[in-house]
Amino acid sequence: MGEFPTVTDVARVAGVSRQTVSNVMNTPGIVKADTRARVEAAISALGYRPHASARRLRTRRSSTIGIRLDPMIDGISGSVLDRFLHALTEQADARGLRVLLFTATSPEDEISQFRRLNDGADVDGFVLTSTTADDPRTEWLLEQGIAFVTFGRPWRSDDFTAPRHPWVDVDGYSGLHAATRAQQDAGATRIAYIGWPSPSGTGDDRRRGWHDAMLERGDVSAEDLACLEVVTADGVDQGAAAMQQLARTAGGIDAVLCASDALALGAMIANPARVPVTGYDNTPIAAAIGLSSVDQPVDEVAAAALELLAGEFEGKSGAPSDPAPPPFRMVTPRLITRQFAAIPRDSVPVNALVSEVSR
Amino acid sequence: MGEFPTVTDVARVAGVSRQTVSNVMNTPGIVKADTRARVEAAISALGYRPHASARRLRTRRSSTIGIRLDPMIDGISGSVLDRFLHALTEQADARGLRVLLFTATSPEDEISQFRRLNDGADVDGFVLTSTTADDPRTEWLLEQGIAFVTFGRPWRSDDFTAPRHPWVDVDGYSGLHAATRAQQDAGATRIAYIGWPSPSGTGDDRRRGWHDAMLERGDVSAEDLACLEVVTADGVDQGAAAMQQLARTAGGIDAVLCASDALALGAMIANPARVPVTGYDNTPIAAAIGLSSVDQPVDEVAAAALELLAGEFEGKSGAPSDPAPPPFRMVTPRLITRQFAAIPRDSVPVNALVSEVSR
DNA sequence: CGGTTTTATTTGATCGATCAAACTTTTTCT
DNA sequence: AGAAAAAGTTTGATCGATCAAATAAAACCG
Repeated sequence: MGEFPTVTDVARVAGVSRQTVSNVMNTPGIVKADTRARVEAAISALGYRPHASARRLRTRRSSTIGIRLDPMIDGISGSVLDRFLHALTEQADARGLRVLLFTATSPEDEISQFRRLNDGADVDGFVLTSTTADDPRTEWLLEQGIAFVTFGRPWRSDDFTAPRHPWVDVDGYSGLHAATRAQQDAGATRIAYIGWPSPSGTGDDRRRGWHDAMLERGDVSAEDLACLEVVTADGVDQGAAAMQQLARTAGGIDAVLCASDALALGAMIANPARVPVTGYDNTPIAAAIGLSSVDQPVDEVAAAALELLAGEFEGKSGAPSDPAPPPFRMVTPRLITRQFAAIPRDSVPVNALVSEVSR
Repeated sequence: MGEFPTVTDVARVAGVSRQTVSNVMNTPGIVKADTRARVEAAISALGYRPHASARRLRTRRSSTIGIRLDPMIDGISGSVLDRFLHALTEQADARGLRVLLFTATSPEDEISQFRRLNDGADVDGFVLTSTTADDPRTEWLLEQGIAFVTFGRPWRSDDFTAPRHPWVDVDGYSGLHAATRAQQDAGATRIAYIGWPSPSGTGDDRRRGWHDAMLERGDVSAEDLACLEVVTADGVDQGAAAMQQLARTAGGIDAVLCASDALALGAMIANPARVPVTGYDNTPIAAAIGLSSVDQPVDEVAAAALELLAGEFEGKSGAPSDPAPPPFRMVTPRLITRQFAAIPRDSVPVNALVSEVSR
């Protein structure tokens, strides 16, 4: 009575066999209409729910994807991954997939988690974040033939056109290109960039966006351009220090673009001249302070990741000959322009302080 | 060859029976030492991993807990739940548990997700966040006898001493009491409070902490105390508006305490007098701006939640007579004191801007 | 040493669903 | 109408592990 009904119970009530009940749930098309109606009535009458583990045991499918929850980087930029996780969970839900979390302390540890979750049939595939060049994790997953997608392109040039695994990424190049154009269109010519030391896949990509946009316009010479760039580690303090360095060495500056919101926040703090500052990631802090920022559309990324992952599932279960190369998807970010709303010298009407200009 | 080994394979290699292999994994104590060694050798030789779904089917245990990922509230305060999720996943991992995410658009939707995950044997129990008084979710879970813990106490007085379900919460009262004391010890007497409209379980709790600390010290009369309080919805803009209201109506103020970091950030923006502001939740934004804040120790909360949930598993599987009331745990928050580091009028050495004074 | 208890190991059944193949009924076509 | 094809339904086997009960081996004891 208190126990859960099974297919057999439903079959008995509906006056059919187990398999017909199974067919109603999985391949309704091959069941005669009135039989199906009878079975469906029995299902809802009994409140029947299929036992997920039993199904997984038989089908060797879990309808679950695994994702590592990173150990909280700095809390500011880290929120992008949190937003991505939110989006991924929602999109997964819409596709009937579930998201299983795990943690790991190192790439090796993560690989052993991959093995555990895969061998235990806990997950069908993985979503990887924060990939690096020659990532040991992607190598291992490829060897094992385990389905996965990365949020982050493979950072080796030869992988770009014919990647060895599916990936989704945000086009940081065009994000910064657009941000630069926006400032130029507003009349700025001397636009500085605060970025990360090379080699950094994402960092170099963003820097090139700024760099090319500057060269294309030709407002400043190539030598001047070098003076407008500061390289530093990520962080609020570093951003402030970089801004001070720019003030000393670069002379007049019309605008500053940063590789992250953390840097941008720092730059804004050390910014008595109120030069417009643009960050990257559109974190809550940027919205709160009124900082322009390049927004990564995590919903699109999540949707694309799941789509590619679903394609992987097909491929793995299908014929061994798989001539089509893994697909990839480049997502274009959006520039969120806000009024520069630093904390004012004097009290000012609040509505004017924090306002989003375009979206 | 390419297939996964099963217990039967291990048994064959080790020259024992299936069940002995199972015993080595689940109840190693009852297997003779040398037999166990032989089995363990075979396990690692074959790289055997138990099939999680098969085990779950038989044992009716999933070693997985479900938690709803809320649809991203405002991005500032929401990060507390993200931090909690991080902590929960790590602690769960240490206990051999996994965390399964799901989303829901309403309490009813969430209940149907509960049913789906529970009936499908996907999870053993749930962790609930953002509970309210007479929460329909807790009622339903209690009815069904499904194991769960809430992060958030039951907000009804009669539930407090003998709660109907286990819970963990952070003692917002003492958090604000301590924050008030800290300002008083620094010489402040007129300390304002910006909070949320009543009834709000967490909000009222925090407010009382400030209120009592003020009355205990007796620096201001009860009438004056009312003038020092502003009630508003959560948000940066609202915080700024509240601060301006205080400036108009409350006269001189020595310090401001807020029910959230979002309010505190707003208060700081509309704060030309540089009155010390204290927030709640110790979000990244507070750390970045240099805002004092009450920190919720999410690690402790997560550990306690899992401990109580484990106790629930015991209870459910054991005898039907369960006279002990569900346990609960109140966690004390920490006050993080920072130098007030608003964006300065003029450029100032950066290191002096963002510094954490105590921890 | 024989009998009893304790300890160690094995066998058969089972969890709940789906697959593969057999079987029955209906439809199609000459 | 009768044979062949298609559609609908049922039966037996299976996924991989654990439980319950049966058996075998070892330890205890007067």
